[in-house]
Amino acid sequence: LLVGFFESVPSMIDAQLKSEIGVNLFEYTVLAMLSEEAGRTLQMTALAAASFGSISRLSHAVSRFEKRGWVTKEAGEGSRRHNVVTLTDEGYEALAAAAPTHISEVRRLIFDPLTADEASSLSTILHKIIGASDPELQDVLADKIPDIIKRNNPA
Amino acid sequence: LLVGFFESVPSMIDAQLKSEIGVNLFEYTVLAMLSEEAGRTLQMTALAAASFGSISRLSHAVSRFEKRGWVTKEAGEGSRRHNVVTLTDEGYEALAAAAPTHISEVRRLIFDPLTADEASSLSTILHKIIGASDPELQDVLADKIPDIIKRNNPA
DNA sequence: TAAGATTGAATTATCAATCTTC
DNA sequence: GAAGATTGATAATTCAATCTTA
Repeated sequence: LLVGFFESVPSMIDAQLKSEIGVNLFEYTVLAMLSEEAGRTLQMTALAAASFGSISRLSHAVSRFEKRGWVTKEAGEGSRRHNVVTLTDEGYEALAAAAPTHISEVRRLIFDPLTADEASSLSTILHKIIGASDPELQDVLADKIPDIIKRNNPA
Repeated sequence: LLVGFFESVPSMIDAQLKSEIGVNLFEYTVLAMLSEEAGRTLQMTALAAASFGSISRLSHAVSRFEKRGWVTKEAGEGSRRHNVVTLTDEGYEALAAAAPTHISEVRRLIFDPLTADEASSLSTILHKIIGASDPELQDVLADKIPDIIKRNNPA
């Protein structure tokens, strides 16, 4: 049952995003996290953490996005080893075009079958699980999490 | 947050299984579903549904397992187009060796951070979500689901 | 023709090694 | 040396095309 939630539901979300703008859920999340930052810019490590992926995975994904013209990559201010990624206007538009369908798909697959109480309970539960599995991440994302819950949760 | 649950938690489970017996969660599930059948045998389509994966994904995975000697594949009784997969003793032993660590890892990552009420609520919620996303699957798995819940849920 | 299943090519992910900068 | 990040090789997944049998 857990397996179903880990394998089946994400693959349906992946398929929807792929047909919409040709990205999977991880790549969509990368774009979404960038779009919420001031200047649409984030350091590689911070972006990897925000997207719940490894740095290597992110690095490959960013390379692909660069080829599409959806992001740019530069040396960060002050220190040349902290590379920062910036979402371009094209990248933002691609994200904006896909977002409504994606959000309604997530709602349909995950939240529609639940009562309001269950939806709110699910948010609490996932919050606890993620927080426990990576306490540092929880601190880093402390500001973002309420927004993410609100965005994904109709309750 | 949902993203974290879809990307981060499964990847930790994958990593644990990979270091233990060199399989990912999908492959582990395939072995586990076979092990629960009478005769340790299941048809390809049924096995794919039980493991929440595509038939193509399963077919590739089964080929890899055949090379390791963990499963065998034969034409089904009566109809030559319904191939059936059988778990070998070696495959069963590999699964049995990895199961305790895997189960405790799942418990640690997912259920330990929760109260008993939350754990039981999570089972109910996931059941609803999976059932809604694939009603046919729900019927097929109706017998298995209570066992799966019991096995993964300390509550 | 359609259901059940396989295959090969292209894409993506993972792992280990490397590179650069502090 | 260690943090931040990239690269290339290996492995797995997806997608589309194909094959076989009812």
